[in-house]
Amino acid sequence: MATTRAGSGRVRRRPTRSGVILEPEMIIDAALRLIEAPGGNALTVRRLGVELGADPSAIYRYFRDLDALLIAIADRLIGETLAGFVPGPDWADSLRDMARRVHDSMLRHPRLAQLRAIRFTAGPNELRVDDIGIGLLLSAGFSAPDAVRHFGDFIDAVLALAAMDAAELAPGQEEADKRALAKVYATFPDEDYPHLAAVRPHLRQITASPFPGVLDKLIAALSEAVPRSSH
Amino acid sequence: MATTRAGSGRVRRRPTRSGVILEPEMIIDAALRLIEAPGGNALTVRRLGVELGADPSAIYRYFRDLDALLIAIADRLIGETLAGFVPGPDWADSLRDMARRVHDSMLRHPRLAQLRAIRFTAGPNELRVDDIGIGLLLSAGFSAPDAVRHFGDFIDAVLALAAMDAAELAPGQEEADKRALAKVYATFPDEDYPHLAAVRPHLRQITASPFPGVLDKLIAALSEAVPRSSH
DNA sequence: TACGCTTAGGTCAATGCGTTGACATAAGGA
DNA sequence: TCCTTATGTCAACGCATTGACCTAAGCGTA
Repeated sequence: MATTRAGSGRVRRRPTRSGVILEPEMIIDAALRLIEAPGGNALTVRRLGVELGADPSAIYRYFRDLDALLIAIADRLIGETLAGFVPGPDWADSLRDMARRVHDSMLRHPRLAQLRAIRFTAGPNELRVDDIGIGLLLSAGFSAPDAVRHFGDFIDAVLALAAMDAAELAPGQEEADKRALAKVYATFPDEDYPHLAAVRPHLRQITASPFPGVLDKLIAALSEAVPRSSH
Repeated sequence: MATTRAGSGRVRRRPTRSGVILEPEMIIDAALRLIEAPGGNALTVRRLGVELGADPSAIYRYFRDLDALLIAIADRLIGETLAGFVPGPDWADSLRDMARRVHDSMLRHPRLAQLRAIRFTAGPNELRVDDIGIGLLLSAGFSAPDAVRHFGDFIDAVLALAAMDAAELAPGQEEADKRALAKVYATFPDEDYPHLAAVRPHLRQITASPFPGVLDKLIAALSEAVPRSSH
């Protein structure tokens, strides 16, 4: 794995002060246990050390830094996301379905979402997503280069918006922000913002997630862009 | 300002150990100086304390935390972004132009980009952007609720993708990631990923920014969604 | 079996980080 | 003059990360 420091022939294991023999999989398991513990976001390197019965710094023998560990966890979760997904006969519906699964899985683990949007995990499951998506666009009638380009745009937008939605869930400050926003939208002076004033009663809906609307727009644009000869 | 801890009637100023009288604007100035210093991302609360000639914790009398300070800085930069922008006769072109300005300004300050995508700054310039954008969609012929909804989708997608692009600039690990990606795309087994194999020669272009492509798709979708009676 | 070498990997101590609670003190109103 | 309190300062917390150290695991050789 690219996320471990040493090569694949790891042999020279030494027991921890408390007698445990560390393994990368053990660390991921323990980290997931902490992440999913009640009270949320209980994962810190130091706590992970306690959970494993090892010095916190031992973790750095297996993962370059905390990000690398989180990416390894994300890689495992991508697989779970894809389990049970079978593309249907309609490419647009299937693409939409896959996007929703990715979005939902990221919202289940907000802390990982940020990383997954930004860093390439280089895991086999990441490739599976790309393979399915590009296959769908090819079946729609796009040429090879267009399928690659359009799917790249599509999946990046999905990941970026999912990360955005996930970030809103994280620290608990969401409510304060939403109230501040509602207040500003209720009190701005009409003369400074004439267009906003014209739509004032509709502004409260702006707090809704942009994900469904953007997904619709992207798929609509892709449907329009399908080469005529394939209709 | 919502970002300061005390009310607007701040009066009881006390000189710092080194004789300086702190002001919110001073702190923002000093922070920008550090952010834009060579070597990048030199902003830390402790260094800011040194720069100001004050104890680092004094900053927390003016901003709830580092995020709040960064948001205040972002608010100032939004204004600079908008300076010189005048909507043209074509709503779609104007929207595209505004989106590009926002995107570019975020890339100039990657550290701020993340926050700006996620947190509402509640500043007057944020409202200016919304006012202009919704005005453009109204002029295109959208109803009030549709203009609000569509613009919300649009601006959130722009911010999310800009944050994504900005994140790629930040830590310097971009190159390693890109090479890892290129390698994976060059070496995956054909039989496991048949669709990817079919487009293999085109995969290298997937490292390009998704922003222009998504922007095109969003504007295309909006153009299609304009009510017929307005054509 | 025994010896010695290399080195993976566990541990320790220290760095700088954001943040907070306790404390001190001066500004300014009464 | 006194009292309230805004705000600067200090010490401390837990955080991620790193470099130095140490020790035993596993190898080659005899």
